[in-house]
Amino acid sequence: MPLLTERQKTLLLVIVREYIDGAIPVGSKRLVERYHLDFSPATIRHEMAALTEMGYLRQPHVSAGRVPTEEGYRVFVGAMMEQAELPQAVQNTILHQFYQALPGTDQWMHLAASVLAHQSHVASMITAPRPDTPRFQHVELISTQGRQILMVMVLAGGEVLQQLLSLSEPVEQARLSQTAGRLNSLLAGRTVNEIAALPSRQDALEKDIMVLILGELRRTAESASGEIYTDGLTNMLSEPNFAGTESGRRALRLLEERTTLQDLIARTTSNSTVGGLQVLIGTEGGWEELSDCSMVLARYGVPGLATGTLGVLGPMRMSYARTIPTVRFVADVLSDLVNQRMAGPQEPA
Amino acid sequence: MPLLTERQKTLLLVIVREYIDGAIPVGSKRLVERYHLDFSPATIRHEMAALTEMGYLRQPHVSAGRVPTEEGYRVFVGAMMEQAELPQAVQNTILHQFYQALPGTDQWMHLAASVLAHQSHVASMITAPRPDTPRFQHVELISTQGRQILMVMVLAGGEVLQQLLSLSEPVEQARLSQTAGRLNSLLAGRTVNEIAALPSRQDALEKDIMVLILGELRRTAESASGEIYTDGLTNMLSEPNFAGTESGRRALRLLEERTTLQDLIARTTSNSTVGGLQVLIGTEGGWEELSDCSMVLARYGVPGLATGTLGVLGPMRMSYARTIPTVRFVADVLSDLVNQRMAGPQEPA
DNA sequence: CATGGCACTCTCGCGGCGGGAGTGCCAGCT
DNA sequence: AGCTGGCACTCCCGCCGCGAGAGTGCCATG
Repeated sequence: MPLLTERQKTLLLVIVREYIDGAIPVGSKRLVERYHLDFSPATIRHEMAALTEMGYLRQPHVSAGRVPTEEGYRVFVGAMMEQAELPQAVQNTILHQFYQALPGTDQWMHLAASVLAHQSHVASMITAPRPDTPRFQHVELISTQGRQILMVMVLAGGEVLQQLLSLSEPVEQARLSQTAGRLNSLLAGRTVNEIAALPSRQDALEKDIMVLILGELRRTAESASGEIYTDGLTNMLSEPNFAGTESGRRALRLLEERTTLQDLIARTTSNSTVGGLQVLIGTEGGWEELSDCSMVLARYGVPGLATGTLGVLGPMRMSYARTIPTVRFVADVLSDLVNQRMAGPQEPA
Repeated sequence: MPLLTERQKTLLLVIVREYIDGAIPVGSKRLVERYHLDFSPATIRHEMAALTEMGYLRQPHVSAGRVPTEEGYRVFVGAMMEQAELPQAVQNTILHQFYQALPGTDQWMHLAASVLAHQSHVASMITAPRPDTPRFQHVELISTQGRQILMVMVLAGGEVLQQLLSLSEPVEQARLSQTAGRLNSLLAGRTVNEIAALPSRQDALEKDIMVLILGELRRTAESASGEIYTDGLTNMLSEPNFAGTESGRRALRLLEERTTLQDLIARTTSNSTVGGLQVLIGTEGGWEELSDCSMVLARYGVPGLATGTLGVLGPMRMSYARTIPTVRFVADVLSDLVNQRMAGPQEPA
């Protein structure tokens, strides 16, 4: 990657900024006018030619203004990462919203998705916090009707799973409760592997339930995330390049399709740590449909305890100056939440 | 509403049909060609003029073809309602999908939404079945960390609610389980009002939990539906009239916003019975944003036991011949499900 | 009462045309 | 050297006008 002079770099940043809020190719003359730069248009043109040569800019047609390439955006984002603090007022607004929300993971996730979407004007997504390796905490068996019973399982961290099963013959609630009680004392706090290693149970009912529990735990362990909360999908449509086009529709479709979204999050999850922000520009994420999009992702939570992923997805031309600090801030807020909720006996404010 | 001659009626139906799959104003000449009618274009024109006069058709400009008005669609839909059976092959495909799905309300709802969206090429929505008046069935209290405890409540019918609460001082799991046990035997099968009428509990913890239970039950009773499952939202974008326009975006936004969607379903819920199909055309549903849309809705389930709402939302120009029987069929399938699941000890096939 | 003919209207696609914005290059100035 | 102003050139884009096509309403006729 070629070196940039100081001037070229500032120029590049200005060009990207201008393109982001104008959505039209930026030309030399307009640029000096709007940013009263110290150089003449001719000089700018020289530098622009150089930047184009180096692959940071691109012209849609000869004799049109310049548009940033993915590389160009990357430099811009690199610069954003260092500065970009969310205004205090906005921070307060966000904190206030969280403060007066109901407790409960589900509500918090919805709220976080909503905040991200509204603050950054793009589509947002977030997964609930969960431990790296799921641990059994509690199971409950409830007879619903006939031979059908509802199993409700709680994992350490508070995730609740439910599963329905039908037995070969009716069992009364008292026996179900007993069984659940025995399993609870036997399995509490154990991981999948630990449970799998236990000797098989004598009692047929207990055995059946344990198989089911193991199955659910395995499924949970395999999928990188549980439910994915999203919001602001329609924000994608405000991007002029997306409004009527097929590419915009396909990107939206991807967001609606949870399975692919899970893949996407699983990929980025692997090589990222809590606290670090990850910006995937264009095809960097590996998805054909998102060639005109970017993602800003972060992991949050407490490593070793429970972590989740959150982020936004928007047009490559999104306002990184807005999204990056927002994602970072919301990640911090949620990390605090996980900390309070799960790490110790501290009382939330 | 003016009377239609037999000929006018068949003509109107053909015109609507033609417009639905062509999306362009339909003219007299084209019409006779494509449907080899027994009348000449001139005759058609006469009738068209009459139908326009009566308010069933409309011309975008003088000297353009005709487009159905809301009234026109209504007549068309009225005719659809009677015939319109889903082909056996499609029925089998759908049944097959349900047959090999995992049990569990959540999965079934997702599947139903997916089936509706794919079969009818529009956006679908569905609410889980629930009793008219919620009944408590079971509660479980699980200590998570410090003073925080997780309350998991199961309602008759299998709906699972969770709520977090923090106590003023730590309580050990054994006591929580005891408390839950007492409440279970006390409250099992009771409705909100019955519970509210019970004498206040002595024990402080029990009292707190009961307040929480009552609160949750009330919230459930008030909201006409729990979570709303949707699918195929992006199908809306394939409608040419919606693709790039603001109106399409607003309609999508409405679908994304669950609160308004709940309102919408609540309204239609009130005056509709299981088995009956309801088609809301244009502004009939009372939503400004949906002035170019129609909804096909149905209630399913077993009245008095548990019911839910499902339906599709698409452009007014949607294929009713496809959506109406699909909605009806899926509603029937789900009614059967509710029946099997909750009504008695019959064994599913 | 249906039909064929006819004059009329209006949309839509297409080609041509200019203005505007932008570029690259070059000669000259500091 | 490096920046700057000037200049010729290119290309997009919006506008206009035109003609074809499709459709209509009306009327006279079978």
